[in-house]
Amino acid sequence: MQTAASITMNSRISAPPRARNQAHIRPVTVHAPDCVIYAQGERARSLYQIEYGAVRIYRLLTDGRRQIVAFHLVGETFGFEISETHSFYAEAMVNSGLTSIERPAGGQLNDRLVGVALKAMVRAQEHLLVVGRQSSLEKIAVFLMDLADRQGSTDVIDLPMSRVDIGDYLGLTIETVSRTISKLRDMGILKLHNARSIEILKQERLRLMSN
Amino acid sequence: MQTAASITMNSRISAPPRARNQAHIRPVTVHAPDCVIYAQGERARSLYQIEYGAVRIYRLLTDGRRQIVAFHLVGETFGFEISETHSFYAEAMVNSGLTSIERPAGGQLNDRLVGVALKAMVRAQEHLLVVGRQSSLEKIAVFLMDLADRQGSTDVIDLPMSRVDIGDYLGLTIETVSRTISKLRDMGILKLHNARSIEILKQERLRLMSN
DNA sequence: CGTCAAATTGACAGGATTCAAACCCTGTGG
DNA sequence: CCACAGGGTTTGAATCCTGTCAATTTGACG
Repeated sequence: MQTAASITMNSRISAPPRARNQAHIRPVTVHAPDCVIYAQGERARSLYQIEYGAVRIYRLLTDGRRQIVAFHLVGETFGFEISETHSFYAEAMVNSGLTSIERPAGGQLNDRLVGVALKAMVRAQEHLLVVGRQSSLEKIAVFLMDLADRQGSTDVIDLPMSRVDIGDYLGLTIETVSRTISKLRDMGILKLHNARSIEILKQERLRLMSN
Repeated sequence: MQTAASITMNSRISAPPRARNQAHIRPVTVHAPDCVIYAQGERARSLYQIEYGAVRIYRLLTDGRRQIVAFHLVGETFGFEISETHSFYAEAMVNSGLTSIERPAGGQLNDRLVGVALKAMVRAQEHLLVVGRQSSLEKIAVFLMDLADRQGSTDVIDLPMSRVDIGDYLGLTIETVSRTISKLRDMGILKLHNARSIEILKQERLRLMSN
């Protein structure tokens, strides 16, 4: 979260277009870390595809707490809303380049939109299962396995989010997040290069913990 | 959950049609308690509207746990799926009468469907926030306030679900559910007529706890 | 009245949060 | 090049809460 001033400064800076595997070229907007991409209540204009970087989707509660409902990584699309307005905030977590896909006018849902919506719903459901019960160990294990899968199964995971973000995503405090990761390290399952780069040494054992 | 034998026995017994406020008459199917309405993986044929009774929507996890993702009450519509098949189970919790609304052929979504989907998504999001953090007191408070609102703000709530159901919905054990309700009673906020009928004595204090 | 399932209550242990302190990393300025 | 400051992270100790196991109570029904 950021002040209006810095939002204006960081938000929607146009950048040189970048070629994609699609034939045509699309404009890329650059977002600095913690920069708001869209806010709760804003009109939902389009979908966003992440060219590089990472994004968090969250809601603010009346008491000031924050529930992160999703992280989105390179290549993923987010911003789908059935209603006309966004019910979440979207913020860049690191420097991120986004291309936007215009939302078709009217209530029409094309295949692309339905696909994105479906994926988002399935993710949300999985997330509910993780957050609902499970110990901190299971939560962190699921979280890391999911991230590894989505980053392309290299054993080194690069975390674009802070411990606070992870806590707000899994329903844990930052201390518990940190302690749990340390425990996995002590068990010989993880190796920490630094706080934002984790190597999975025993993928099988981690998978067992995440069920 | 129930055995196949009893499912067959209880399921989809046709009953005399019942007039609704709509001009035309629709057939009502009656479902006994714990009777499966549809199962995970089944083809999604139609939506269901509850004429009387109450329904739970849940998923089964590999380790045997059950996550209830929604309760539906009289007058509500459920069964929406973006995909072709159901990703959840639906079961009646008490004797329930349902009318079904045929799903339009093809991928077309009419206003009715979009409305139901929207409501379901918003509910799921709220649910995530509740399950994510919050103490057992907050969870139970939110749960009861929500139920009171949906039953039409009478101060007496009628619970169609068991303590096990509530636990599986909020991510708590039945003991904690029971203890928490007892604590609210001891605080003078609730009065228990019996396990399935709760009176809210101090609505404001309950609302404060649920934020 | 007896039986059975559901719900309540109690005791206890384990795990998560809270509050606090120490540590690490990175960028800045001398 | 090094010292230093600041934020983010890790670790420690105490407390509180929830889950577990067990016993008891309640309510529905034959």
